[in-house]
Amino acid sequence: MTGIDEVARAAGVSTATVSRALRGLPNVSSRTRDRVLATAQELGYVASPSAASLASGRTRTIGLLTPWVNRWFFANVIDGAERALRQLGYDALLYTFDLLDGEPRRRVDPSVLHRRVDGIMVVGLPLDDDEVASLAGLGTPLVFVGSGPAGQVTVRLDDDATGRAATEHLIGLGHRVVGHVTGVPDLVSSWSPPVGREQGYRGALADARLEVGDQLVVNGDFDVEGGRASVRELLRRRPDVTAVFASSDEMAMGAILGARDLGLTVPDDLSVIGVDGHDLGELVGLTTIAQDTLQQGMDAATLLMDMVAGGVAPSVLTYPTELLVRGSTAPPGRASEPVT
Amino acid sequence: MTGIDEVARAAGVSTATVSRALRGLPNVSSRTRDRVLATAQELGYVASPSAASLASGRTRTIGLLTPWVNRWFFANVIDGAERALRQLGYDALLYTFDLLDGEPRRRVDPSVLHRRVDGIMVVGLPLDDDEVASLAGLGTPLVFVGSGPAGQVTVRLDDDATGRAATEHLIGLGHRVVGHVTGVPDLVSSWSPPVGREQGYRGALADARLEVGDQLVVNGDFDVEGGRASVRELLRRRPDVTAVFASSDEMAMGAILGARDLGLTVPDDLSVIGVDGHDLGELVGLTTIAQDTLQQGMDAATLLMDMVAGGVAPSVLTYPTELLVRGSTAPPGRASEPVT
DNA sequence: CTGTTAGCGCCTTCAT
DNA sequence: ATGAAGGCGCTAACAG
Repeated sequence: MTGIDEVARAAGVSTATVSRALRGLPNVSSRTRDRVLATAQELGYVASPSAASLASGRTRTIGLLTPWVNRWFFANVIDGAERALRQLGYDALLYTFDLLDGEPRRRVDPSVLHRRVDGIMVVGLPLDDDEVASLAGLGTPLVFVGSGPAGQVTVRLDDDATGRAATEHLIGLGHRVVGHVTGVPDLVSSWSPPVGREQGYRGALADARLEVGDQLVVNGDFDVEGGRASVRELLRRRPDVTAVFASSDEMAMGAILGARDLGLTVPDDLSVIGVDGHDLGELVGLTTIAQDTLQQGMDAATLLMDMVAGGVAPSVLTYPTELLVRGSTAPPGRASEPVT
Repeated sequence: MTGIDEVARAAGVSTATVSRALRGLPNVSSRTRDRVLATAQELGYVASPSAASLASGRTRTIGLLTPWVNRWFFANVIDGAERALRQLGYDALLYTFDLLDGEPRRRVDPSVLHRRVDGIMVVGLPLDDDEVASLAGLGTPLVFVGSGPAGQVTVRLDDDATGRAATEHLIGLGHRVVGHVTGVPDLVSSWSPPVGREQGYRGALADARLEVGDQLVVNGDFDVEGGRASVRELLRRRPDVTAVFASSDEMAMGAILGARDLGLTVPDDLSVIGVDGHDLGELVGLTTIAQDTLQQGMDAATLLMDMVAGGVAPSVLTYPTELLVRGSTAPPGRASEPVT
């Protein structure tokens, strides 16, 4: 393999000059630079990343920590992030931490990131205080997407407002008994999106002087099957529920399937609203609170690279959402008509 | 930062021994190993990946090349791959190559992988011969998922059989004019999955002595919107089409949306079948040819790591598929009844 | 603007 | 089973 010294010899300069020329640093005459670039090209020289990292202490790599890549929100944020990173020549290292209901997930071990990345992006992964502290202790710039602990740079929605908006939409339609399908109940972290959305849900109900209770809240594991099962459970507990607010579109679509399983019609028998703006939501006319996940990924990555370069990032970047009314929500129908 | 020499000093051994002990190599007495492990732990020592890579020439990192991470097939394969990799302590570096209709995609530049990864996994990315050659020229083990060029290790479906099965299902139901929604038309590569599936489609039609023609084939860009638009185009060209085979479930679901846009009912006016087994297919009762993408990702990663370790991989691993009949396909209905 | 010279932190022969 | 020592290939001061 051609090394920097061969290029140096061929171009008749020192390795230092080759290094400078190739990285576009100043203090190289343009004639020299051109010659170096040409010979490097000719020899097919490509610098060894390990050697460069070892010598410089920088890796031009960002660590992406996320529970899953095959869920809509996560896949889109990661896609956006990867694009922004690529644009500035950064690589993305992927680390998933399967979040399963019941058993505790694999904990984040900061040592694997140690000296391996210049920055860390945590996407939708609720971490406990120790994990956050250990990541922060790495001394590496850190950005959270989806939600993050207080004091950390975070790109997110206003989850409380999102939960409120969704719930108020249902209340406005006339619903009085509104159920909620939340995401994975994370016992260690108090700042995951579903937590904020549930707060908003409860707040909206309380403001409207409607019933709020644990009985009306079920876990949907943040996926389709979970949402499906949750509606069954919800209606078992409370057959008088006429509307459901799900914390993600995937769960909302699952809820629609679950309603169908029970022979219920959406929205006549049950209104369903989700959060995300999933591409397939229109398939079932899903009413939702839409967000721009791709943009969040790109912005978070850009922020992170700024921080790596020594910039100071705003601590919280809150994204707008938009209520997208389609056909899955409507005023309570015949099924809930008071028996006269 | 603690280096290997500090651990060596603290444990009273040489750095060579520390290195051996920490990596579980033989020729270290268990007493010494324990002591080294303990002191390393105590000092919070973690080896520098760049230094290790530079010295050893191995990175314990795999490059994942894919067009997108936010499409069902790709996200699932990547999720599976990442799990398998992590299990053996490998990291996954993500590289996306946005495949857009019309403009040529960014070409794969092997130099960015140079000395950066121990293995390369190409997921659903059709490459031209030069790209394949340059990747292979890296001397790094290479695995293709979804489809790959002849002579390369590939994990895939039998696309021809898949296209055939889907088309025969429609023919068996009595359809005589069957349209096809294919994926991105890649002009440079002859071996992408949609190509094989289209062949199977044409073969099945030919065998049944039914019309086969370019007029019946439209491109759906492999996404929901593309599928949606394609059905409009297809029916504009041929209003007598009664069934559509789409090369992916996302396009098939788009096709269902497109049919609805035109006021058509599925399956009464138009039967639709896809390929994948998408989680949300049930939402619209999508009939499909299902495949296990997660497993393909895991197996491909495992294969690749075997190859990195010097093993020899079987050249093609063909996965089974399963016809999943739901409600989106049915015998041709009233709309196509011959006018009497 | 360019060259010299130390490292960066670990792995890996080769001895012992 | 362990140690000594020479790289791995590049970057970054420091001179000049």
